[in-house]
Amino acid sequence: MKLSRESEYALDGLAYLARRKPGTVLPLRAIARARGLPPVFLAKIFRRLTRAGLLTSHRGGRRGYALARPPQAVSVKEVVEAVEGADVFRRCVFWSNRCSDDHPCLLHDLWKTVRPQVVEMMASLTLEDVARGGLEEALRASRSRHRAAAR
Amino acid sequence: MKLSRESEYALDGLAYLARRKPGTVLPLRAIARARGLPPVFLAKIFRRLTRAGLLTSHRGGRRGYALARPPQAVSVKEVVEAVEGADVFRRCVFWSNRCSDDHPCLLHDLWKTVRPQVVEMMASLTLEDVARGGLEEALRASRSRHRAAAR
DNA sequence: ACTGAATGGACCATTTTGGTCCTATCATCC
DNA sequence: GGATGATAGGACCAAAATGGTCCATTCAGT
Repeated sequence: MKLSRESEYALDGLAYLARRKPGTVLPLRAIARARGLPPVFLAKIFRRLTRAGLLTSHRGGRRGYALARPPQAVSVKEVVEAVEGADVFRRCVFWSNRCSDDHPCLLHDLWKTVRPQVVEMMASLTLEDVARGGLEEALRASRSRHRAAAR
Repeated sequence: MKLSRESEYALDGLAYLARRKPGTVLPLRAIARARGLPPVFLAKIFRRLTRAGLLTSHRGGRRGYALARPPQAVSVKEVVEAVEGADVFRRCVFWSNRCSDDHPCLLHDLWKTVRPQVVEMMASLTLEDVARGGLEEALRASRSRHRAAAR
């Protein structure tokens, strides 16, 4: 499940929107310029995010993209799945595309052990966490919640 | 830290040797043929393993490669490091080569959380486990050892 | 109608990867 | 001591994955 640069750009662009006032509509060029990302490429990615329901697009007059939901309500997992495809997590970390649950590699069982944790972490991290770089803190919080639930 | 096909071939070839009688010397061609691996490519990989001290090579009369140590004494971690370079684990799972501890990506903290577990698992898995496909069992054992140590 | 941006897909370029070739070097056996 | 069949090593090549552009179309508002 190695991620492509697309999901990084996606997170980057989305996080930029997340730092703006809620409901802000920004044309893609503005976002691309602000974050130093290749505009046409980012456009391609944003289309996918729109189709996935994470962004709303606006044409005509006040045009551009806006977050479809508040940043705290969007998980990193969703973003990654939207960009990389729903089966990202079934693909192995170690030998990505040629290894899946069906055609396991020599170390696949290892990945199957780690995977649930990765998925859970990504599910608990939100766009807001990414936007203000508070990943570590958020992960700590998520871990202690998890421990509490286990009791 | 996505692994290349080289480490898979490495594990595959080594595991094949591990299933033979201890100390067996086999010419590379034989191993490649038996496992259906591209001989010249495997040769390249085996050279690296030899330099890393995991294999012994024999020229002249009784030629070929043999395991330098008993299978139970070779960890998967060692093999992977020998093939991919010592810094494999510092490279991020998510955006491999462009992301390291020094140039962290947006999700790097997530990787830093998971990494120790992956490393520890690879360190606890041996060539013997891989040879007889007993990864799951070995991982279970390792986990309970770990829990015991934590108490 | 005109504008400026979103949409969509075909297409191209670069990098990474997997893999071969060729030459030299070796230790043994005849 | 030369023929043999393997390892050693690096230069090199090919294919695929990835990153990225182009272009033609659609759209909503001025």
